[in-house]
Amino acid sequence: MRADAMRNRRLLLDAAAAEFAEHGMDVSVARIAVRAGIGKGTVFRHFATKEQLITAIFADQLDGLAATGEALLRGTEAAAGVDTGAGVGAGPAVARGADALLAFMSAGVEAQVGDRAFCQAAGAIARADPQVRRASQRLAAVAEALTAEARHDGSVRDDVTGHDIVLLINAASQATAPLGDTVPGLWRRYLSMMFDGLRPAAAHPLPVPAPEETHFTAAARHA
Amino acid sequence: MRADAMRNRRLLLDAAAAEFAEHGMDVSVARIAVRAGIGKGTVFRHFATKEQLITAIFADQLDGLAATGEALLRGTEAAAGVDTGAGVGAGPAVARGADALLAFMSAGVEAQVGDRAFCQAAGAIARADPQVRRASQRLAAVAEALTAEARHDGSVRDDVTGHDIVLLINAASQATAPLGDTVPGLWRRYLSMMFDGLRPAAAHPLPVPAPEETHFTAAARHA
DNA sequence: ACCTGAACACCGTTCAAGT
DNA sequence: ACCTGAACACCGTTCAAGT
Repeated sequence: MRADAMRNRRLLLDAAAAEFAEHGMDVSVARIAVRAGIGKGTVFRHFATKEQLITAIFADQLDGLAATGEALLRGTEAAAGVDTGAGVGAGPAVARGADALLAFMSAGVEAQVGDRAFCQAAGAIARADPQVRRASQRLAAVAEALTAEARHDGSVRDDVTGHDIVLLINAASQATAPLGDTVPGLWRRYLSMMFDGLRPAAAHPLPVPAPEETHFTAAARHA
Repeated sequence: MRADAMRNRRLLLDAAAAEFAEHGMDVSVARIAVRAGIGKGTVFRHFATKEQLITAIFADQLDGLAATGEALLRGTEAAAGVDTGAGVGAGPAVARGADALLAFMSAGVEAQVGDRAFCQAAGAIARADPQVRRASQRLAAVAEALTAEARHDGSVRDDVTGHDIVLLINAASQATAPLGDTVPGLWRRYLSMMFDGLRPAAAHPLPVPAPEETHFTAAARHA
Protein backbone atom coordinates (compact mmCIF):
# COMPACT_ATOMS: atom_id res chain seq x y z
CA MET A 1 0.00 0.00 0.00
CA ARG A 2 1.34 3.37 -1.03
CA ALA A 3 2.01 6.06 1.57
CA ASP A 4 -0.74 8.42 0.35
CA ALA A 5 -3.25 5.55 0.31
CA MET A 6 -2.34 4.73 3.88
CA ARG A 7 -2.78 8.31 4.92
CA ASN A 8 -6.11 8.63 3.11
CA ARG A 9 -7.42 5.48 4.71
CA ARG A 10 -6.73 6.87 8.15
CA LEU A 11 -8.28 10.25 7.31
CA LEU A 12 -11.32 8.44 5.97
CA LEU A 13 -11.78 6.17 8.99
CA ASP A 14 -11.44 9.07 11.43
CA ALA A 15 -13.81 11.31 9.51
CA ALA A 16 -16.35 8.52 9.10
CA ALA A 17 -16.23 7.51 12.77
CA ALA A 18 -16.82 11.12 13.82
CA GLU A 19 -19.66 11.73 11.35
CA PHE A 20 -21.37 8.43 12.17
CA ALA A 21 -21.10 9.06 15.91
CA GLU A 22 -22.54 12.56 15.57
CA HIS A 23 -25.28 12.05 13.00
CA GLY A 24 -25.99 8.34 12.78
CA MET A 25 -25.11 6.02 9.98
CA ASP A 26 -27.19 7.71 7.30
CA VAL A 27 -24.80 10.61 6.80
CA SER A 28 -23.90 10.79 3.12
CA VAL A 29 -20.64 9.39 1.82
CA ALA A 30 -20.10 12.74 0.09
CA ARG A 31 -20.12 14.50 3.44
CA ILE A 32 -17.65 12.04 4.94
CA ALA A 33 -15.36 12.49 1.95
CA VAL A 34 -15.44 16.28 2.37
CA ARG A 35 -14.62 16.00 6.08
CA ALA A 36 -11.76 13.65 5.27
CA GLY A 37 -10.57 15.98 2.52
CA ILE A 38 -10.60 13.26 -0.15
CA GLY A 39 -12.59 12.53 -3.29
CA LYS A 40 -15.85 10.63 -3.11
CA GLY A 41 -14.47 7.92 -5.35
CA THR A 42 -11.57 7.30 -2.99
CA VAL A 43 -13.97 6.15 -0.30
CA PHE A 44 -15.04 3.29 -2.54
CA ARG A 45 -11.49 2.41 -3.41
CA HIS A 46 -10.86 1.64 0.27
CA PHE A 47 -14.23 0.10 1.08
CA ALA A 48 -16.32 -1.54 -1.62
CA THR A 49 -19.51 -0.37 0.05
CA LYS A 50 -20.70 2.06 2.69
CA GLU A 51 -21.74 -0.86 4.87
CA GLN A 52 -18.21 -2.25 4.80
CA LEU A 53 -16.94 1.10 6.01
CA ILE A 54 -19.38 0.99 8.92
CA THR A 55 -18.37 -2.60 9.56
CA ALA A 56 -14.68 -1.72 9.85
CA ILE A 57 -15.36 1.03 12.36
CA PHE A 58 -17.72 -1.18 14.31
CA ALA A 59 -15.12 -3.95 14.56
CA ASP A 60 -12.57 -1.42 15.82
CA GLN A 61 -14.89 -0.32 18.58
CA LEU A 62 -15.65 -3.87 19.64
CA ASP A 63 -11.91 -4.49 19.83
CA GLY A 64 -11.51 -1.43 22.02
CA LEU A 65 -14.12 -2.77 24.42
CA ALA A 66 -12.47 -6.18 24.47
CA ALA A 67 -9.18 -4.54 25.41
CA THR A 68 -10.90 -2.73 28.29
CA GLY A 69 -12.32 -6.03 29.47
CA GLU A 70 -8.95 -7.73 29.28
CA ALA A 71 -7.37 -4.99 31.38
CA LEU A 72 -10.11 -5.38 33.99
CA LEU A 73 -9.57 -9.11 33.97
CA ARG A 74 -5.85 -8.76 34.59
CA GLY A 75 -6.77 -6.46 37.49
CA THR A 76 -8.94 -9.03 39.20
CA GLU A 77 -6.42 -11.80 38.61
CA ALA A 78 -3.57 -9.72 40.00
CA ALA A 79 -5.68 -8.77 43.00
CA ALA A 80 -6.63 -12.40 43.56
CA GLY A 81 -2.97 -13.34 43.44
CA VAL A 82 -2.17 -10.74 46.08
CA ASP A 83 -4.97 -12.06 48.21
CA THR A 84 -3.85 -15.64 48.26
CA GLY A 85 -0.20 -14.61 48.56
CA ALA A 86 -0.32 -12.20 51.49
CA GLY A 87 -3.93 -12.13 52.62
CA VAL A 88 -3.74 -8.49 53.66
CA GLY A 89 -4.14 -5.00 52.30
CA ALA A 90 -6.62 -5.86 49.59
CA GLY A 91 -10.24 -4.73 49.46
CA PRO A 92 -13.16 -7.09 50.04
CA ALA A 93 -12.41 -10.05 47.81
CA VAL A 94 -16.03 -11.08 47.70
CA ALA A 95 -17.13 -8.24 45.42
CA ARG A 96 -14.08 -7.76 43.21
CA GLY A 97 -15.26 -10.02 40.41
CA ALA A 98 -18.68 -8.41 40.43
CA ASP A 99 -17.13 -4.93 40.33
CA ALA A 100 -14.98 -5.82 37.34
CA LEU A 101 -17.90 -7.35 35.49
CA LEU A 102 -20.09 -4.32 36.16
CA ALA A 103 -17.28 -2.00 35.07
CA PHE A 104 -16.93 -3.97 31.85
CA MET A 105 -20.64 -3.80 31.12
CA SER A 106 -20.70 -0.10 31.97
CA ALA A 107 -17.86 0.59 29.55
CA GLY A 108 -19.73 -1.28 26.85
CA VAL A 109 -22.99 0.55 27.35
CA GLU A 110 -21.24 3.91 27.66
CA ALA A 111 -19.47 3.38 24.34
CA GLN A 112 -22.77 2.72 22.63
CA VAL A 113 -24.96 5.44 24.11
CA GLY A 114 -22.63 8.26 23.07
CA ASP A 115 -22.49 6.97 19.53
CA ARG A 116 -25.58 7.00 17.37
CA ALA A 117 -24.06 4.87 14.64
CA PHE A 118 -22.86 2.26 17.10
CA CYS A 119 -26.40 1.96 18.39
CA GLN A 120 -27.86 1.35 14.97
CA ALA A 121 -25.07 -0.94 13.81
CA ALA A 122 -25.29 -3.02 16.96
CA GLY A 123 -28.97 -3.57 16.30
CA ALA A 124 -29.01 -5.05 12.89
CA ILE A 125 -26.24 -5.19 10.35
CA ALA A 126 -22.63 -6.02 9.92
CA ARG A 127 -22.58 -9.24 11.92
CA ALA A 128 -21.72 -11.28 8.86
CA ASP A 129 -18.34 -9.61 8.41
CA PRO A 130 -15.50 -11.90 9.57
CA GLN A 131 -13.70 -8.94 11.13
CA VAL A 132 -16.73 -8.21 13.30
CA ARG A 133 -17.16 -11.89 14.09
CA ARG A 134 -13.58 -12.11 15.35
CA ALA A 135 -13.99 -9.01 17.51
CA SER A 136 -17.27 -10.39 18.84
CA GLN A 137 -15.67 -13.68 19.80
CA ARG A 138 -12.86 -11.93 21.61
CA LEU A 139 -15.47 -9.90 23.45
CA ALA A 140 -17.45 -12.97 24.44
CA ALA A 141 -14.27 -14.67 25.67
CA VAL A 142 -13.29 -11.85 28.01
CA ALA A 143 -16.91 -11.50 29.14
CA GLU A 144 -16.92 -15.21 29.97
CA ALA A 145 -13.71 -14.89 31.99
CA LEU A 146 -15.03 -11.89 33.91
CA THR A 147 -18.28 -13.72 34.58
CA ALA A 148 -16.31 -16.70 35.91
CA GLU A 149 -14.51 -14.40 38.39
CA ALA A 150 -17.82 -12.95 39.56
CA ARG A 151 -19.25 -16.43 39.94
CA HIS A 152 -16.36 -17.36 42.20
CA ASP A 153 -17.28 -14.36 44.34
CA GLY A 154 -20.73 -15.80 44.61
CA SER A 155 -22.06 -12.50 43.31
CA VAL A 156 -23.34 -13.78 39.98
CA ARG A 157 -25.65 -16.74 39.31
CA ASP A 158 -24.04 -19.72 37.63
CA ASP A 159 -26.33 -20.02 34.61
CA VAL A 160 -25.04 -16.81 32.99
CA THR A 161 -22.49 -16.99 30.17
CA GLY A 162 -20.18 -14.55 28.39
CA HIS A 163 -22.53 -14.43 25.41
CA ASP A 164 -25.34 -13.45 27.76
CA ILE A 165 -23.25 -10.56 29.02
CA VAL A 166 -22.51 -9.29 25.51
CA LEU A 167 -26.19 -9.39 24.61
CA LEU A 168 -27.17 -7.67 27.87
CA ILE A 169 -24.72 -4.85 27.14
CA ASN A 170 -26.51 -4.44 23.85
CA ALA A 171 -29.90 -4.53 25.55
CA ALA A 172 -28.96 -1.99 28.21
CA SER A 173 -27.69 0.50 25.64
CA GLN A 174 -30.96 0.31 23.74
CA ALA A 175 -33.12 0.72 26.83
CA THR A 176 -32.98 4.51 26.91
CA ALA A 177 -32.86 5.07 23.16
CA PRO A 178 -36.41 6.48 23.07
CA LEU A 179 -35.27 9.26 25.41
CA GLY A 180 -32.25 10.31 23.36
CA ASP A 181 -29.87 12.03 25.76
CA THR A 182 -32.57 13.86 27.68
CA VAL A 183 -31.47 12.15 30.90
CA PRO A 184 -27.72 11.73 30.48
CA GLY A 185 -26.79 8.84 32.81
CA LEU A 186 -30.15 7.08 32.75
CA TRP A 187 -28.74 3.91 31.22
CA ARG A 188 -27.03 3.23 34.59
CA ARG A 189 -30.46 2.71 36.10
CA TYR A 190 -31.29 -0.11 33.72
CA LEU A 191 -27.87 -1.66 33.76
CA SER A 192 -28.22 -1.74 37.56
CA MET A 193 -31.57 -3.47 37.36
CA MET A 194 -30.21 -6.02 34.91
CA PHE A 195 -27.19 -6.57 37.11
CA ASP A 196 -29.50 -7.25 40.07
CA GLY A 197 -31.07 -9.89 37.84
CA LEU A 198 -27.65 -11.53 37.53
CA ARG A 199 -27.29 -11.96 41.31
CA PRO A 200 -27.98 -15.37 42.85
CA ALA A 201 -30.42 -13.93 45.42
CA ALA A 202 -33.34 -13.44 43.01
CA ALA A 203 -32.36 -16.06 40.45
CA HIS A 204 -35.25 -18.08 39.04
CA PRO A 205 -34.67 -20.88 36.51
CA LEU A 206 -34.30 -19.52 32.97
CA PRO A 207 -36.74 -20.76 30.34
CA VAL A 208 -34.22 -20.98 27.47
CA PRO A 209 -30.58 -22.15 27.42
CA ALA A 210 -27.79 -19.69 26.61
CA PRO A 211 -26.84 -19.20 22.95
CA GLU A 212 -23.67 -20.89 21.72
CA GLU A 213 -21.00 -19.63 19.33
CA THR A 214 -22.68 -21.81 16.68
CA HIS A 215 -25.77 -19.62 16.75
CA PHE A 216 -23.76 -16.47 16.16
CA THR A 217 -21.95 -17.89 13.18
CA ALA A 218 -25.24 -19.23 11.83
CA ALA A 219 -26.79 -15.77 12.17
CA ALA A 220 -23.77 -14.29 10.39
CA ARG A 221 -24.23 -16.63 7.44
CA HIS A 222 -27.94 -16.01 7.29
CA ALA A 223 -27.49 -12.20 7.12
CA MET B 1 -63.23 11.50 3.44
CA ARG B 2 -64.46 9.82 0.28
CA ALA B 3 -65.17 6.11 0.23
CA ASP B 4 -62.32 5.25 -2.17
CA ALA B 5 -59.88 7.32 -0.09
CA MET B 6 -60.93 5.42 2.99
CA ARG B 7 -60.43 2.11 1.23
CA ASN B 8 -57.05 3.13 -0.16
CA ARG B 9 -55.87 4.27 3.23
CA ARG B 10 -56.64 0.88 4.72
CA LEU B 11 -54.99 -0.97 1.82
CA LEU B 12 -51.94 1.24 2.23
CA LEU B 13 -51.64 0.75 5.98
CA ASP B 14 -51.99 -3.02 5.69
CA ALA B 15 -49.51 -3.31 2.85
CA ALA B 16 -47.01 -1.04 4.60
CA ALA B 17 -47.28 -2.87 7.92
CA ALA B 18 -46.64 -6.19 6.19
CA GLU B 19 -43.72 -4.94 4.09
CA PHE B 20 -42.11 -3.17 7.05
CA ALA B 21 -42.49 -6.21 9.29
CA GLU B 22 -40.98 -8.50 6.67
CA HIS B 23 -38.17 -6.38 5.25
CA GLY B 24 -37.51 -3.57 7.70
CA MET B 25 -38.33 0.05 7.26
CA ASP B 26 -36.13 0.66 4.25
CA VAL B 27 -38.46 -1.02 1.78
CA SER B 28 -39.25 1.42 -1.00
CA VAL B 29 -42.48 3.36 -1.06
CA ALA B 30 -42.91 2.17 -4.66
CA ARG B 31 -42.96 -1.44 -3.48
CA ILE B 32 -45.52 -0.68 -0.80
CA ALA B 33 -47.70 1.11 -3.34
CA VAL B 34 -47.55 -1.91 -5.66
CA ARG B 35 -48.50 -4.28 -2.84
CA ALA B 36 -51.39 -2.00 -1.90
CA GLY B 37 -52.42 -1.76 -5.54
CA ILE B 38 -52.38 2.04 -5.53
CA GLY B 39 -50.31 4.76 -7.21
CA LYS B 40 -47.07 5.96 -5.64
CA GLY B 41 -48.44 9.48 -5.41
CA THR B 42 -51.43 8.31 -3.39
CA VAL B 43 -49.13 7.23 -0.58
CA PHE B 44 -48.04 10.83 -0.15
CA ARG B 45 -51.59 12.10 -0.29
CA HIS B 46 -52.34 10.09 2.87
CA PHE B 47 -49.02 10.60 4.62
CA ALA B 48 -46.88 13.63 3.91
CA THR B 49 -43.70 11.60 4.41
CA LYS B 50 -42.56 8.01 4.65
CA GLU B 51 -41.66 8.57 8.28
CA GLN B 52 -45.21 9.66 9.07
CA LEU B 53 -46.47 6.44 7.57
CA ILE B 54 -44.13 4.47 9.81
CA THR B 55 -45.21 6.59 12.73
CA ALA B 56 -48.90 5.82 12.18
CA ILE B 57 -48.27 2.09 12.11
CA PHE B 58 -46.03 2.31 15.15
CA ALA B 59 -48.68 4.15 17.13
CA ASP B 60 -51.24 1.51 16.17
CA GLN B 61 -49.00 -1.24 17.48
CA LEU B 62 -48.36 0.57 20.74
CA ASP B 63 -52.11 0.95 21.16
CA GLY B 64 -52.54 -2.76 20.60
CA LEU B 65 -50.06 -3.51 23.36
CA ALA B 66 -51.76 -1.04 25.70
CA ALA B 67 -55.05 -2.82 25.10
CA THR B 68 -53.42 -6.16 25.99
CA GLY B 69 -52.10 -4.61 29.19
CA GLU B 70 -55.49 -3.22 30.10
CA ALA B 71 -57.10 -6.63 29.65
CA LEU B 72 -54.47 -8.21 31.88
CA LEU B 73 -55.06 -5.49 34.45
CA ARG B 74 -58.81 -6.14 34.49
CA GLY B 75 -57.94 -9.81 35.00
CA THR B 76 -55.89 -9.19 38.14
CA GLU B 77 -58.43 -6.75 39.53
CA ALA B 78 -61.28 -9.16 38.95
CA ALA B 79 -59.27 -11.98 40.54
CA ALA B 80 -58.40 -9.78 43.51
CA GLY B 81 -62.10 -8.96 43.90
CA VAL B 82 -63.00 -12.65 43.99
CA ASP B 83 -60.26 -13.24 46.53
CA THR B 84 -61.39 -10.63 49.00
CA GLY B 85 -65.02 -11.53 48.41
CA ALA B 86 -64.97 -15.27 48.93
CA GLY B 87 -61.40 -16.16 49.77
CA VAL B 88 -61.56 -19.53 48.05
CA GLY B 89 -61.12 -21.15 44.68
CA ALA B 90 -58.57 -18.71 43.34
CA GLY B 91 -54.94 -19.45 42.58
CA PRO B 92 -52.04 -18.20 44.72
CA ALA B 93 -52.78 -14.49 45.16
CA VAL B 94 -49.17 -13.73 45.91
CA ALA B 95 -47.92 -14.16 42.34
CA ARG B 96 -50.89 -12.95 40.30
CA GLY B 97 -49.66 -9.38 39.91
CA ALA B 98 -46.22 -10.61 38.94
CA ASP B 99 -47.69 -13.03 36.39
CA ALA B 100 -49.75 -10.28 34.78
CA LEU B 101 -46.77 -7.93 34.63
CA LEU B 102 -44.57 -10.60 33.08
CA ALA B 103 -47.30 -11.49 30.59
CA PHE B 104 -47.57 -7.83 29.62
CA MET B 105 -43.83 -7.50 29.11
CA SER B 106 -43.74 -10.75 27.17
CA ALA B 107 -46.48 -9.53 24.85
CA GLY B 108 -44.53 -6.33 24.26
CA VAL B 109 -41.27 -8.06 23.48
CA GLU B 110 -42.97 -10.66 21.31
CA ALA B 111 -44.62 -7.96 19.21
CA GLN B 112 -41.25 -6.36 18.56
CA VAL B 113 -39.08 -9.37 17.83
CA GLY B 114 -41.31 -10.65 15.04
CA ASP B 115 -41.31 -7.26 13.38
CA ARG B 116 -38.16 -5.80 11.92
CA ALA B 117 -39.62 -2.36 11.40
CA PHE B 118 -40.93 -2.18 14.94
CA CYS B 119 -37.44 -2.90 16.22
CA GLN B 120 -35.87 -0.11 14.24
CA ALA B 121 -38.66 2.37 14.90
CA ALA B 122 -38.59 1.68 18.61
CA GLY B 123 -34.90 2.47 18.66
CA ALA B 124 -34.77 5.92 17.25
CA ILE B 125 -37.44 7.80 15.38
CA ALA B 126 -41.05 8.79 15.52
CA ARG B 127 -41.22 9.70 19.20
CA ALA B 128 -42.00 13.31 18.36
CA ASP B 129 -45.32 12.46 16.76
CA PRO B 130 -48.24 13.34 19.06
CA GLN B 131 -50.06 10.16 18.06
CA VAL B 132 -47.11 8.09 19.24
CA ARG B 133 -46.77 10.18 22.38
CA ARG B 134 -50.40 9.52 23.28
CA ALA B 135 -50.02 5.78 22.70
CA SER B 136 -46.82 5.80 24.76
CA GLN B 137 -48.51 7.54 27.67
CA ARG B 138 -51.37 5.07 27.63
CA LEU B 139 -48.79 2.29 27.64
CA ALA B 140 -46.90 3.79 30.57
CA ALA B 141 -50.15 4.20 32.53
CA VAL B 142 -51.17 0.58 32.21
CA ALA B 143 -47.60 -0.52 32.92
CA GLU B 144 -47.66 1.57 36.07
CA ALA B 145 -50.94 -0.01 37.19
CA LEU B 146 -49.65 -3.52 36.53
CA THR B 147 -46.47 -2.72 38.42
CA ALA B 148 -48.52 -1.49 41.37
CA GLU B 149 -50.37 -4.81 41.47
CA ALA B 150 -47.11 -6.73 41.44
CA ARG B 151 -45.75 -4.50 44.19
CA HIS B 152 -48.73 -5.40 46.36
CA ASP B 153 -47.82 -9.05 45.84
CA GLY B 154 -44.41 -8.23 47.18
CA SER B 155 -42.98 -9.72 43.99
CA VAL B 156 -41.60 -6.49 42.52
CA ARG B 157 -39.33 -3.94 44.18
CA ASP B 158 -40.91 -0.59 44.97
CA ASP B 159 -38.51 1.66 43.08
CA VAL B 160 -39.70 0.51 39.66
CA THR B 161 -42.15 2.63 37.67
CA GLY B 162 -44.34 2.15 34.60
CA HIS B 163 -41.89 4.09 32.47
CA ASP B 164 -39.14 1.72 33.58
CA ILE B 165 -41.24 -1.21 32.41
CA VAL B 166 -41.82 0.33 28.98
CA LEU B 167 -38.11 0.96 28.53
CA LEU B 168 -37.24 -2.55 29.72
CA ILE B 169 -39.62 -4.04 27.16
CA ASN B 170 -37.70 -2.08 24.56
CA ALA B 171 -34.37 -3.25 25.97
CA ALA B 172 -35.37 -6.91 26.09
CA SER B 173 -36.51 -6.90 22.48
CA GLN B 174 -33.17 -5.50 21.36
CA ALA B 175 -31.12 -7.98 23.38
CA THR B 176 -31.20 -10.74 20.80
CA ALA B 177 -31.17 -8.54 17.71
CA PRO B 178 -27.58 -9.56 16.80
CA LEU B 179 -28.78 -13.16 16.50
CA GLY B 180 -31.70 -12.44 14.18
CA ASP B 181 -34.13 -15.31 14.64
CA THR B 182 -31.48 -18.01 14.84
CA VAL B 183 -32.73 -19.00 18.30
CA PRO B 184 -36.48 -18.34 18.15
CA GLY B 185 -37.53 -17.87 21.80
CA LEU B 186 -34.21 -16.59 23.12
CA TRP B 187 -35.62 -13.24 24.19
CA ARG B 188 -37.46 -15.07 26.98
CA ARG B 189 -34.09 -15.79 28.55
CA TYR B 190 -33.20 -12.12 28.83
CA LEU B 191 -36.66 -10.98 29.82
CA SER B 192 -36.45 -13.57 32.62
CA MET B 193 -33.12 -12.22 33.80
CA MET B 194 -34.43 -8.68 33.75
CA PHE B 195 -37.53 -9.75 35.61
CA ASP B 196 -35.35 -11.35 38.29
CA GLY B 197 -33.75 -7.93 38.56
CA LEU B 198 -37.16 -6.48 39.37
CA ARG B 199 -37.68 -8.78 42.36
CA PRO B 200 -37.08 -7.41 45.86
CA ALA B 201 -34.73 -10.27 46.81
CA ALA B 202 -31.72 -9.00 44.84
CA ALA B 203 -32.64 -5.30 44.79
CA HIS B 204 -29.74 -2.92 45.28
CA PRO B 205 -30.27 0.86 45.37
CA LEU B 206 -30.48 2.33 41.88
CA PRO B 207 -27.95 5.02 40.93
CA VAL B 208 -30.37 7.20 38.93
CA PRO B 209 -34.03 8.12 39.55
CA ALA B 210 -36.75 6.97 37.17
CA PRO B 211 -37.55 9.16 34.17
CA GLU B 212 -40.72 11.27 34.33
CA GLU B 213 -43.27 12.06 31.65
CA THR B 214 -41.54 15.45 31.32
CA HIS B 215 -38.40 13.79 29.96
CA PHE B 216 -40.33 11.95 27.30
CA THR B 217 -42.06 15.07 26.06
CA ALA B 218 -38.74 16.92 26.13
CA ALA B 219 -37.16 14.17 24.04
CA ALA B 220 -40.08 14.38 21.62
CA ARG B 221 -39.54 18.12 21.12
CA HIS B 222 -35.82 17.69 20.71
CA ALA B 223 -36.18 15.06 17.96
C1' DA C 1 -1.12 2.28 -7.85
C1' DC C 2 -3.96 5.41 -6.57
C1' DC C 3 -7.01 9.67 -6.92
C1' DT C 4 -10.84 12.17 -8.84
C1' DG C 5 -15.31 13.99 -10.29
C1' DA C 6 -18.64 13.28 -13.86
C1' DA C 7 -22.20 9.81 -14.94
C1' DC C 8 -25.70 6.15 -13.60
C1' DA C 9 -29.33 3.90 -11.07
C1' DC C 10 -32.40 4.18 -7.37
C1' DC C 11 -35.53 6.26 -4.06
C1' DG C 12 -38.31 9.85 -1.56
C1' DT C 13 -41.11 13.63 -2.79
C1' DT C 14 -43.69 16.96 -5.85
C1' DC C 15 -47.01 18.26 -9.13
C1' DA C 16 -49.61 18.90 -13.48
C1' DA C 17 -53.01 16.40 -15.67
C1' DG C 18 -56.67 13.43 -15.23
C1' DT C 19 -61.44 11.43 -13.09
C1' DA D 1 -61.80 15.31 -3.73
C1' DC D 2 -58.93 12.16 -4.89
C1' DC D 3 -55.82 9.34 -8.02
C1' DT D 4 -51.88 8.87 -10.99
C1' DG D 5 -47.35 8.52 -13.16
C1' DA D 6 -43.94 11.48 -15.11
C1' DA D 7 -40.38 14.69 -13.33
C1' DC D 8 -36.97 16.32 -9.70
C1' DA D 9 -33.44 16.15 -6.19
C1' DC D 10 -30.50 13.34 -3.65
C1' DC D 11 -27.45 9.53 -2.61
C1' DG D 12 -24.72 5.14 -3.18
C1' DT D 13 -21.83 3.26 -6.60
C1' DT D 14 -19.12 2.94 -11.02
C1' DC D 15 -15.69 4.22 -14.21
C1' DA D 16 -12.94 6.74 -17.69
C1' DA D 17 -9.49 10.01 -17.38
C1' DG D 18 -5.87 11.75 -14.89
C1' DT D 19 -1.16 11.58 -11.84
